Amino acid sequence: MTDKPSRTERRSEALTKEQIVEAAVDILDTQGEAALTFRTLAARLATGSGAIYWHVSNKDHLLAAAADHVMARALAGVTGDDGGPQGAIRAIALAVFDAFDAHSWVGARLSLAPDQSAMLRFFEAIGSQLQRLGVAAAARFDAWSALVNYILGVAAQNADNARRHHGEADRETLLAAMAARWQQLDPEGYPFLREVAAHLPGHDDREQFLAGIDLILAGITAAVRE
Amino acid sequence: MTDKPSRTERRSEALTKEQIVEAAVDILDTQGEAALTFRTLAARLATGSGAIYWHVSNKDHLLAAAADHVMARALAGVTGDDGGPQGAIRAIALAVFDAFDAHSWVGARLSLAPDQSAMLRFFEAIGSQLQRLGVAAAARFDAWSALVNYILGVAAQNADNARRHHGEADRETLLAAMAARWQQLDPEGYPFLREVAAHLPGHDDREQFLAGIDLILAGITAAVRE
DNA sequence: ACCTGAACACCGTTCAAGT
DNA sequence: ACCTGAACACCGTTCAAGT
Repeated sequence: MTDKPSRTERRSEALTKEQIVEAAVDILDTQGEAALTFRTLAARLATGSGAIYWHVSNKDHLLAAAADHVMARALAGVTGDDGGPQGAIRAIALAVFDAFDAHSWVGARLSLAPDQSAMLRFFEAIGSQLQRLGVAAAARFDAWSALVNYILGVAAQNADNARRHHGEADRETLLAAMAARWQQLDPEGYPFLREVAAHLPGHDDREQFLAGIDLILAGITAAVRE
Repeated sequence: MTDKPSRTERRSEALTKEQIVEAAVDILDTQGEAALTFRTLAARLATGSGAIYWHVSNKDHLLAAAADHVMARALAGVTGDDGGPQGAIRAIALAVFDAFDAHSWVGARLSLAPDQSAMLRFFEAIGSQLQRLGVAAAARFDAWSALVNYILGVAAQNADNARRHHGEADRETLLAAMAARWQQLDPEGYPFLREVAAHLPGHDDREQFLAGIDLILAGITAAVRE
């Protein structure tokens, strides 16, 4: 503990799973999913590629642990509930959205049915706000499922989209090009898309994500009032 | 066209992109995503692995084309609209859910911003029902986005979940195990999950997906009535 | 207990050469 | 125009051997 790493480049402390996961998150964030290999990770940690297998059973588990790590950090940053249960749900939803957006590889790696502790805390956080909101016990399971699935599914979708088009001109240029294509569709077959195309440029994905949350909340509270 | 493939095992007709895509879909469905390689695909098509690159630029495009193929087939199977606009939206949503469930690799491969024709038809189908429903033009973009994103995101999530636990005992056993774990959580930290755990076994993912659709629709129509 | 790194059994993709 | 299949530059994972 007190000896400095003097003799060679060999670590004096044993490798830990946390060190491995943090290094993996950093590579994923800065260089993308394709750049994370056991060889680059081992080089970064100054060890052999096989050493990583002592702490992590395989690449899938490594990615799951990395995703849980990011999710935990995101939830830790959610501020106190000033806006009542609905405000709290919005704050949690946005924290997940922003975390998936900043770490575009996370969405594809979080399992819905995990023992990962961050996911359990997320599940509980949404559910407890529904209790505060006064949702009847019989309706709570479906309301909770809709919110949790919407948040994870749509945030993942959004991040995946950003990842796919990364480095392909900027967002506004892509939206403008998409709008132009939609406006050239057959007027018989695609009246709606031709109309909605005009709203594509300049829209805010984050606000639209939140608008969906609000629609679900409106559906939930409409039932509460009856 | 009329000559039978007589002389050798060499194809007499040229390979087409559609043949390649259909073979890929079949391998993905029956053997899983890991089994689809250019080598197995070439062997199945009695050609060399490089020949596929003449018709398809790379593996990502092949998977995108395969996903679009499945999506097109799913939408073609949606029955006429007897239940009004809300019934039509439910029917489309279920068709997507069932297609993703039956082809668990599809969800991860469908891009939200595609030129893929099936996706455009899906987008239009949802939007046109919102027009029929009388949603005001100003609210239509967000309502459409919430539905489309919920459907794609949650269906993909559900399929991914099934894929991940494929072959790991049956669904009910897994749900029972998950419920047992949730019931053993700390009562201080996880009151909601301890309560909701009881609903896990025996619940129907497809019905719960639909309940979420209904909550969004309730939110949309609540706004329409104002 | 923990680490090393060569070896194994694969991949996607390219490309000179064929028809 | 379309196909062949060897070759290239990688992977994840294993495991005998080390400390």
